[in-house]
Amino acid sequence: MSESALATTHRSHLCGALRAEHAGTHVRLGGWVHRARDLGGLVFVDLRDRAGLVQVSFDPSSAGAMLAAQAASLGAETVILVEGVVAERPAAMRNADMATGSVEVRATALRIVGPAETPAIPVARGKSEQLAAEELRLRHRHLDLRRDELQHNLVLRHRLMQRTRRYLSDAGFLEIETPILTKPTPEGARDYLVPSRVHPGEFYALPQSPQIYKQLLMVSGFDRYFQIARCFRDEDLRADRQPEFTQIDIEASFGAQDDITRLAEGLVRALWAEGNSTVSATIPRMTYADAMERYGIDRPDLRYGMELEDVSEAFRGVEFPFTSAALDADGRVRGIRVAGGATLSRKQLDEIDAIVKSAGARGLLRVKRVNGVLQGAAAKVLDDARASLLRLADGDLGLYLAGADRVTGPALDRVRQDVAQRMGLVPEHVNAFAWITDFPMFERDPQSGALGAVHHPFTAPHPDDVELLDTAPWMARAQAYDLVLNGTELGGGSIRISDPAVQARIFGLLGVDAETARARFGFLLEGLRAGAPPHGGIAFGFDRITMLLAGATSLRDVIAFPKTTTARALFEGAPSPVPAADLKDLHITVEHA
RNA sequence: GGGGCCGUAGCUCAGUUUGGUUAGAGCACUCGACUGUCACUCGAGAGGUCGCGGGUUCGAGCCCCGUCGGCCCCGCCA
Repeated sequence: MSESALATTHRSHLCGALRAEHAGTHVRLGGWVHRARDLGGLVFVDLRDRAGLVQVSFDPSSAGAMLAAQAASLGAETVILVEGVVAERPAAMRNADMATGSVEVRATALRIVGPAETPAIPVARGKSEQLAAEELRLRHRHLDLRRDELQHNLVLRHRLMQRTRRYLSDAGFLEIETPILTKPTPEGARDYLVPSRVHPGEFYALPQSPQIYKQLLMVSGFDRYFQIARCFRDEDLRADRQPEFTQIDIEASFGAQDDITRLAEGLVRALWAEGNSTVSATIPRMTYADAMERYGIDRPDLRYGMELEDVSEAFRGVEFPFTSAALDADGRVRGIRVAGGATLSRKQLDEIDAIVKSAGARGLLRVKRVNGVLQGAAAKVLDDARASLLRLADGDLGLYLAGADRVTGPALDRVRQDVAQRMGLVPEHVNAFAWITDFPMFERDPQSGALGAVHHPFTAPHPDDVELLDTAPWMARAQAYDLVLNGTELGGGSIRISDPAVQARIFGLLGVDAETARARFGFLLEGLRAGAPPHGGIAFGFDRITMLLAGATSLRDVIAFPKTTTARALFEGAPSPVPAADLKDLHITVEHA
């Protein structure tokens, strides 16, 4: 953006954009008083706008005593208009910590246009001062957003959004909006519901994703679609989960998995370039089965090794309470080998144990080799031959869990991540991307045994596994894929079912009878029957990508007006009760607990 | 639905272990001094429903019960 394009009636330049080259220029600035320093004659004001800070000096001998006195009385966060001349500072008075530190503006005029109360939370913060409590930052969001960090995050968000549009548009994708008022789908997450005034007792739902709409756009021949789509899920929140969030939603026709992943990779490269970060030349692929076996989870952190090892054979046939029951029940004993881990203290191991228990597994079996001698509860029951199966070198620590993979895998993933942190194995500035492919079609409910869709019910089965749908559907793989970075899922997608007969069969396996399928997804089925091209797509979590590239630790820091962990908006005060008359119009009565 | 941490001045915190005089500090704020600061400096002042309610006690910021709010995690998030 050119300098002059930002010039307006009230200003000629941006504060934070002034440099030595502007010396001698007469400027008019508008901004917020960041800090003022009154030296008892000479007054300095750090003036802030979107571009940053610049020092404005008020010298009574040149600007007049009145003007200096007025400047001295300015409160923080007051909005002022300043006229003056940019002057290069003498060498001794430069401030290397400021982008504008080689110049200052010598004021000739000052107008207070936006008087401000003393801010409820500080915007200008001392170098060692803590941030205000997050509750207050959310309540006074307009002030918090003035801070440099959040300004940068939202600027980055904007750039990533525009880069997404440019990349996809250049690749022939059409940006098409889909409805916000949609049909409730009792599948998956809880919907946010919106009552209909004109249809008593009926409700819209806010979309959890534009999934069905984008498939219908393929049916309609739009070929390549994208949308930076707002999605809504009424589930409990986390630091990386908000009730309304934004995803980059993509769908394309006449392509296979490789076409989608190639396009998605291109987008990711563009976004990471925009965020001044890097993507390796190729993104490795790993099957779901491989990921689960080697890392216990479908989003492995590949920045370091320490893969899971199956040591069941060391314990098979040994009477040992920790492992016997699990092995008898067709479970396994798996764990990680921590090179040099024998130095971890009892306290540290107890902390790791607490992580394991919070992940739903029983405690860890700890074995270490010190001076050639195996130590730990298992040492007594393992002879040399068995002990050698653990492959522990001197100074190594083995951490093991016994039980069903479903439980031990995710727990060992947590252990692996925690230990990697403790042992300093996580390299900085490394982006370990990976595609995880060949997800299973279904997962079985551990209690009822009923099948549920792993991705969603429109996901196409792997061509090699279609037969399995009749014989052992829980073994069937899907044409589904996730993109993972450093243990975080960035996005996922699939090739969709384009044959209505296959779709009907999948609904059958999921226990959705024909009538229910028609009631819930009739408009999709009707679309498929009208002639659907082979199609598939992917969706990326845009907030999460922005968070990662911004180096933020919470989604709240890359969203202008986020919700709290109880889905409240503290700034505007939503949700809130509504007048009885409004409820009556909506045919709603509220039960009070 | 469950677990953990937190709540004291406008903001950040100390004080809670072991209940006891008038609850402190830094920043911000108000007033005063200061002409090259840039987290300006110096002096003075004002500022408190110790989240809220109840209980125990001669006495509660501190102990007990409940409740509200925020954060983190499990469940949940096709």
